[in-house]
Amino acid sequence: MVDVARHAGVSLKTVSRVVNGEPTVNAGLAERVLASIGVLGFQRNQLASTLRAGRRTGTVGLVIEELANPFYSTIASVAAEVAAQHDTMLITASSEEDPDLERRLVFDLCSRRVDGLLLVPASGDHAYLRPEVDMGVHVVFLDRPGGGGLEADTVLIDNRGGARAAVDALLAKGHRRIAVLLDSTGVYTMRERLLGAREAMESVDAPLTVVEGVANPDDAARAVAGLLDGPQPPTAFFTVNNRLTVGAVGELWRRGDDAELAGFDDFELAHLMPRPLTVVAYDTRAMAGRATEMLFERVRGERAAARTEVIGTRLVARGVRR
Amino acid sequence: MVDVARHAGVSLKTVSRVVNGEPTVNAGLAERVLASIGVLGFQRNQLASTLRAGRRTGTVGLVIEELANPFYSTIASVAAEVAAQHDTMLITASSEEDPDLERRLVFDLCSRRVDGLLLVPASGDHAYLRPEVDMGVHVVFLDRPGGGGLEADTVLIDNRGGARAAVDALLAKGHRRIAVLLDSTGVYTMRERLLGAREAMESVDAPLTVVEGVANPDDAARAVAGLLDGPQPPTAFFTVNNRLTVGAVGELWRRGDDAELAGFDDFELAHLMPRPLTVVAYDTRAMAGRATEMLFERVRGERAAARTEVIGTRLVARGVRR
DNA sequence: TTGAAAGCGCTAACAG
DNA sequence: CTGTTAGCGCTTTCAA
Repeated sequence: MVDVARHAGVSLKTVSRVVNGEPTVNAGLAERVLASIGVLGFQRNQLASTLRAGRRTGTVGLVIEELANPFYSTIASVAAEVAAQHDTMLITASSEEDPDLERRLVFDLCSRRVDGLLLVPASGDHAYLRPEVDMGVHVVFLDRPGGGGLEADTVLIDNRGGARAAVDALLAKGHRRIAVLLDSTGVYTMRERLLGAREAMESVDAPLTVVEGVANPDDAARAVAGLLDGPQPPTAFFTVNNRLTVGAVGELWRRGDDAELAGFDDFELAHLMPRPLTVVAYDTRAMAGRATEMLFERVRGERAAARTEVIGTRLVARGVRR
Repeated sequence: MVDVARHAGVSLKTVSRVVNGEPTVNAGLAERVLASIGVLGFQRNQLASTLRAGRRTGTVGLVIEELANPFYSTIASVAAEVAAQHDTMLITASSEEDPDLERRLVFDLCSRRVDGLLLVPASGDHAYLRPEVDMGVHVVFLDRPGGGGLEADTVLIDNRGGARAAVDALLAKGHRRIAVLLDSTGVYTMRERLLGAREAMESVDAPLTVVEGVANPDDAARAVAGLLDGPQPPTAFFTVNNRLTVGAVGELWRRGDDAELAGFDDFELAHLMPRPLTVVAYDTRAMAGRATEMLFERVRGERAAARTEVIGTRLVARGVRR
């Protein structure tokens, strides 16, 4: 800016005014400044401007499990889109489900002075965020509630209700031997979905076969195979996420078994799966959109008590029928 | 830092040394400083530190078409992962295929003083980047070459070779009435793929039916239907990206038509598609990984002439067989 | 409307 | 090993 000022024969401050589009600048001077900027190839350093002004950096951080996962990339996409509407850019970071890494990423983002943080919690305790929040960083939790007594806006999926509805639908079709496949109950969403399935079964007083530790599609295929080859095979399956659903579809299709299948999460090519299934669908974009909007409301100064919003689910028939 | 210094009874510079882990600090003093930092909840402002030191900001920008697309989210995921290995964070921005928006995003990222830029070009002319490059911002092009005479490292897919191989495979099976479905030839990758298909057909001196303007799966389904219902229906189709492939699969399956199908791009559930197909697969992660590594080589000072690397493709049989 | 001076939070250079 | 001073690039006083 000093160079531009010298080149244009004005003061530093005038250059600053022009660059920031302040109206109180003589048109002639402004033109000279603009010309000098063009000649010298000056570009304003936005980092420096936020320093002195103590104002927003125009960045928000998003901490998710893993960007390659379509669920999270949808969230990131919406967050970036909404952020762009507020003239801010999105820094994404993957926590890989590691609470310690999450913490480090959050600190790093804060040291870069993000205006806000969108967090899909990997850890159960967010007390460590207290100082940052007190320093003015706004936080919104997404998909899972934050823990550790930190009050913050939160947007969740109706995991329990969705799972209950799915299993209710299986029950309504007369199934009584139902098996649920899940990874671990260590994750909030999975715990809720299992609870929902349990609630449905309890309402008809039927037992639920629960297979834990099913971590990926192959595991799911093996679990389905094991159950079908065992005594009293289930007549219906409920898978708690789309990766397990895909594994179950593959195995059921391979065997030509017509057990009923319902799964949490819709997925892109569900309609082309080689057998019928039912999925619990929800609007990921709406969830991410609301969360990001809430974040910017806070950034703009909203002071209301922490709010929690829940996004509903619906059952959808998928797979090809012949 | 001033507050911490006062609280610990040391100078500002000593606090700076402790915070930056410089070894030349008395252990006792360092401890006192650390204690004060804990008490006051001090957190270093990384933005301010890069200002004075004039050094790297530890951020790189990624400009892609649209983060929600699995292809791009894979790229973003790898870029973020590699960046993390270099202690830097990734800012992602979507250009929505708009050259003007791309330009604005690039300028914005530069004004945030990113150390480097990973670009999937939306525009054909990147001469506007010249001043930024001269100012020290490193640029690597990804998936598509940059235009406008800007020499920069580039990583591409072997689009032409992959398409030629796919169509060659159709020809080898005896097909001579082959139709190719594509969106527009305005995009480099699509142009190359069409060229590859043409090359294959020319080698046997057979004509190629080309349907342009097929923008989405539904378009692809309609195009397939139209061709099959027309005179001299094709016995094989080549779709130039996975969205069109999916549309074609759906329509062929719906009709029970056993025309041969080959498509560019593998996709996640291709193995569960309800009919056989062949896809041109390639390693997106490798492409993004190499591009990001090249970027950091530049950031670290590599000065060699601009390099172009091409990632190979392979044909893979997909879909369920019965 | 314009400009001079101070200062944002930090680090480099140089003393001590 | 520790501290002082200047200054990164910009914006905010406040005076002209």
